[in-house]
Amino acid sequence: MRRDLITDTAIQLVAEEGMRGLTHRAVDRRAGLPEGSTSAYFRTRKALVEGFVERLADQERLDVVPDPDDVAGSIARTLDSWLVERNRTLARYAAMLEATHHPELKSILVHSPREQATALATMLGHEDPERAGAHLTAFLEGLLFYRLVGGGSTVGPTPGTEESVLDLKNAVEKALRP
Amino acid sequence: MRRDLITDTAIQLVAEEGMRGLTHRAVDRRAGLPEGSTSAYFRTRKALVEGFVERLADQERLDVVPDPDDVAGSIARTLDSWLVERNRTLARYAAMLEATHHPELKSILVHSPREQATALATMLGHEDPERAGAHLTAFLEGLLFYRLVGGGSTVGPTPGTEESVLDLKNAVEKALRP
DNA sequence: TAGTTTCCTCTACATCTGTAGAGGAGGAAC
DNA sequence: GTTCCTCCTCTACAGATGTAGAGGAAACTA
Repeated sequence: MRRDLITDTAIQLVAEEGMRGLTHRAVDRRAGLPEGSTSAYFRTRKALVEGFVERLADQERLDVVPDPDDVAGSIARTLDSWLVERNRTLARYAAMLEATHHPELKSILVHSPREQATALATMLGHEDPERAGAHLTAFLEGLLFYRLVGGGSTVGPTPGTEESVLDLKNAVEKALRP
Repeated sequence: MRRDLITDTAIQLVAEEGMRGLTHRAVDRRAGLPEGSTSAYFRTRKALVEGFVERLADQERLDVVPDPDDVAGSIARTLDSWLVERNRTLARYAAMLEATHHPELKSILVHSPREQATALATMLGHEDPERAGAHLTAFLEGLLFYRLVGGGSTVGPTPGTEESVLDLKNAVEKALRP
């Protein structure tokens, strides 16, 4: 479908060149579409941005359900897969930053597994599951950010390798401890 | 000094409108300078970006030296102060994302208190201080990101309040535990 | 078959952006 | 006072960008 091709291309563009690289014509060229196509599907730039953010959210709805026998391991694997899907994750960060000044985007992005984290914290026997869940989420998001764009991006193990998963698992285990 | 006025204005602009809002003329207008001023000081856009990132790094060199008697508390206060200085921190995130596709920026941004974190982890009796330091950094960066642009930005306590510092302290304590 | 609708391509245009350079105001050097 | 230099303002211009609409091909309906 044309529309999806456009939003997917937009995601790539944003990941590789930042929000500044996202223009109607750039998408056309990148996707090999005739000039004007993107502009026809998304008349304004705002629409284009919302389109790509929605696409991003859709693709992520295939949620994370941790295996109860290996919670840390399954979370680690999920995180690692997000590191491997570098572009999608980078685009998501760009979108989150953008949502800072365009609150409409927030409602699209929420995906936040808040209850999931709280439930997990309860299961693990934390005293204040609400807060522990928030801290857990913060830690996981932070781990991802650190490894992808922060200090860890230059030093850490290569995403997709067993070593990377193990390093993540080690960190996640620490975070899960009540 | 003109130059600093320009870079400071650039930081504000980036925080409030994203990298896309950073143009020579926008800075001129925002700073109340005659049109062409920014372009005279920073001939190319690349120079302008590097200029504002350098300014950002300079301002942050006033580093964090945690009080040994209250490590968690002093870290929490520092984090909270970064939440309060919302614009500077947002601009830093924008710069980090930008550094993803403009590696020159990375060398300016490094600020990474890597050895500091490792030293701290050693002091606290972690087995593998190198790794523990990295995880600690990840967690702190994550906490900040989560509270500023992530899920916690809509739910968490208001930055600058005692409640906010306490919440952060609670989280930091958990992270410091060997 | 003819009519209608949908989807797409092309073209247009006002505005913004990056970048460059001409030239003036004012102080410093002589 | 004249010359020189630095700092700044103004203007110019090619190219990019956001947005709109005209019109055609293809698909569907009757």
